[in-house]
Amino acid sequence: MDRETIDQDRINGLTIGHLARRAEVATSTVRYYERIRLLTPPRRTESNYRLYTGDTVERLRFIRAAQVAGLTLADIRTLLAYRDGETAPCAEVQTLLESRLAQVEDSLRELRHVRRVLRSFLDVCRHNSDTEPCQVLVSLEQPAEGVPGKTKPA
Amino acid sequence: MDRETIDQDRINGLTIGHLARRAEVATSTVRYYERIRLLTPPRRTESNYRLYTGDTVERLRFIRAAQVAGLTLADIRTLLAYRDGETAPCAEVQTLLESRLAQVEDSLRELRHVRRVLRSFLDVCRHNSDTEPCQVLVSLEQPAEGVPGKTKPA
DNA sequence: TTAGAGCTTGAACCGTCCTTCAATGTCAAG
DNA sequence: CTTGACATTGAAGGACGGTTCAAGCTCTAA
Repeated sequence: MDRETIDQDRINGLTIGHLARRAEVATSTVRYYERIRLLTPPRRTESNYRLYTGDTVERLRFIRAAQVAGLTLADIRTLLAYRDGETAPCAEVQTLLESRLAQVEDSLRELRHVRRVLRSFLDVCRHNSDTEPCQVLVSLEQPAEGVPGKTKPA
Repeated sequence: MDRETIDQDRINGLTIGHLARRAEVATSTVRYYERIRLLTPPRRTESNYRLYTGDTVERLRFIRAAQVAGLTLADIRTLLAYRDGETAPCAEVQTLLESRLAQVEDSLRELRHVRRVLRSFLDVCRHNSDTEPCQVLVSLEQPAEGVPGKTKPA
């Protein structure tokens, strides 16, 4: 722990910059989260600076962890509300996670398809002599043939 | 009598609506593509209606096919420029496709990670008794422990 | 002739997650 | 005291790929 950290710990108050560094987010992000009610407005110094406690660092880490899990900020707001409240309705949390998981699986399917298409184009490209016109551009003109699944994904 | 207009419509001219139906896109999309220079402004009827040829149907199919391949409209503009020009630099096309493929593979990795995280949360959820607080919310508070890979993906 | 479908335009809006800007105030160090 | 980093605010911008709206003209069929 460096001196700055110790000092700030003692007073148990973090300015937005210190909070941001500890939680590894931008200060603008912190203000943004406050605006969209992911963070409650903190107390202020006499000079109107926001003053945070270590709890907010936790909260920001929570947010980040949830984002890594593919949850939207709206989802996260819901989870935070559960966390803040007395009740922690596991069933609801589970439902939320399951619906996100389904979305993630959809995205995976879609991306695998895209990868397949790209690879087939690249195959075309690699068999292309330098003299003839690029066959990828040609095959892009002919819907469906030689290209797996041309229909628009969800 | 506007026999001529009818002929144009049938033979070598498509109004935006007909074009859109043939290419299976919205008319608003066609105008949008014109705005962002994916389509060149078509000729007009005397009454200022856009009049397209079948080529534009092809062009729109090209765009759609390329989108399915995961290319952005900016990429596609590049490809279309190649297609329009005399030169069809296969090497450049290949480079573009390869860089997109790399991105797609990154996204796949990221999503697989997200899926893993979500699944582990769901496991926690399923082993959660109804009486104790939802452990997912607890595990989200503790960065890294019990959750595979907490670090932010690229 | 008249209804209704289709066309025109520019501008604003959507969703997601922020970042940037301008104008101004505060704090710590030299 | 001055300098420079850091803080404040509201508003606007950005990326991405469009959609929607309002207000008004044109075309087709009955």
